[in-house]
Amino acid sequence: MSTSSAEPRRGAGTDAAAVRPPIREALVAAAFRLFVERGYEETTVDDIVALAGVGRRSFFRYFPSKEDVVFPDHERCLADMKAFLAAAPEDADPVRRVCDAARLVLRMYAENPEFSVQRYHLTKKVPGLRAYELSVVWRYERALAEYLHARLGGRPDGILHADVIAAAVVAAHNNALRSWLRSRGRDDAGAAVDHALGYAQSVFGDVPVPPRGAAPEDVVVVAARRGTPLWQVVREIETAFARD
Amino acid sequence: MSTSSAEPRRGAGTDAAAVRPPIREALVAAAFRLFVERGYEETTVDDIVALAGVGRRSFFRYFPSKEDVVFPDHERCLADMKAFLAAAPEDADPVRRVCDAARLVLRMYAENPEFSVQRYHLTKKVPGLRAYELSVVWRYERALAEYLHARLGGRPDGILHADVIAAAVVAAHNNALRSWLRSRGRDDAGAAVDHALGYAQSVFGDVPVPPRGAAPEDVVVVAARRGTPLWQVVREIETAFARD
DNA sequence: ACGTGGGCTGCACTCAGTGCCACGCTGTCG
DNA sequence: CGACAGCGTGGCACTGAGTGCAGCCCACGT
Repeated sequence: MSTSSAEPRRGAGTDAAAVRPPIREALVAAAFRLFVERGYEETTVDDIVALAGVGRRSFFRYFPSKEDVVFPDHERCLADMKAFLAAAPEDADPVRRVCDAARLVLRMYAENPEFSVQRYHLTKKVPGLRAYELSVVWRYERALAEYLHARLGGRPDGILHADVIAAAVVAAHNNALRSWLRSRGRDDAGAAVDHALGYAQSVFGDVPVPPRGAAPEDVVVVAARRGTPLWQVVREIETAFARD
Repeated sequence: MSTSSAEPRRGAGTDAAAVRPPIREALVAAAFRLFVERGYEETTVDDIVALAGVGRRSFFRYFPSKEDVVFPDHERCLADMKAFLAAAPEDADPVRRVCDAARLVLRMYAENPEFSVQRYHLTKKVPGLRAYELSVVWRYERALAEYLHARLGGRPDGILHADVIAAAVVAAHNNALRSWLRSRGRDDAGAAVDHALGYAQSVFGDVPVPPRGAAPEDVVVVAARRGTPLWQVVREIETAFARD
């Protein structure tokens, strides 16, 4: 078939070294049009390549599976995250660092709000895509956990703490991300994720004291009746320790 | 083929109401033998049904996909967990409750140590199985989170906290479970998971004070220099509040 | 003008998963 | 005792994802 001419066979890039082949973008665009129009499982790879005007074999050259076309930029983002963590200064607060690393993911989503929202609704409906997304999220979480292993490995239960912190940070991030996606990209994504990660950081992180002006010798005293729920006590501590 | 007679066609259960069809167990056993011998991807469903001596169509009647045969009892365990959470008394500490719910999963693994260890090595090698396992774990986590939603939904950021706590509990549990699996089932699984969940509980949970004998009017005082890492302060609090 | 190499295509094949129907067994009712 | 209904099973054919292979076209270098 390949009815229309459609994209005259990748023209002459001549000198242009740049430009990743537009064929990849064409596949993503065609796939998404069909997925939202008639559903993921109702769309075959043949449908996609027909609309994109390329051969079936080329699809699998660019995407190892049909699912991968739905998450075209996660590989790059994961690499960015690993690089960001590897570039962390030695004395950085590890929990803050992994929170900042998580923000990279949010930024990727925020770069294409419409695209992200469409994909969100797709993954919500299709179990196979949900599973794929989970494995992607898992790789992010592993990257954070491995970084924390290296920093906390010395402490007793360092690995356990690293795993738990990574999971909590990812959960907090995803909570904010999901609520932003549910708002169809209208809410302030940055504020929501800051709030959520702030919670995770307050639970696990070394509080960033002393603040600039305070004397580090100041002493904070907390008194609590036995029987007070721990979270309530902890909240008091956090307030007392928080920068003014 | 169906060479040998092999299991005389589900005999006469006559009055026996019990006994789930042995055909299911035969499929699981055959599948695992082949998976361990020659690998998951190198084993076809036809190989499995040939070894089990049943028709190919029956495989998919018992397991919706080839991956499901690797996790034959997770559905039941998930149902158990939901029932356990639904049966929680109103005044139970929610964090302790979800920790106890997580222990149900460990118990399931511990029921068949050799089987669990074999499966662990399988899922470690095969990406497809890893993705499947992640989606299973995700459903456990959702069950915990939904329970916590109902209990913490009232508090500010209740949903966020619920998501983070559920993720942390699951991560702590999985950390202990993995280390037990790596020990090939030799370590004390219960102790490891108690320790890991104790950490999660200490971070998020209401400490179970007052203990039986102590007067609830007792007062605990904590003093810390500004600049002390929060986790260190929290550890002191935990120690002070812990039952004697 | 000719050879070469890389990317694209088409083809054929394997295998997972599904719908359909026929068979045999069991228990039941006339 | 024989007909019948229900159900679990097996066999068959089909769709669609994913892969290996061989040919082809086009750009480029010589």
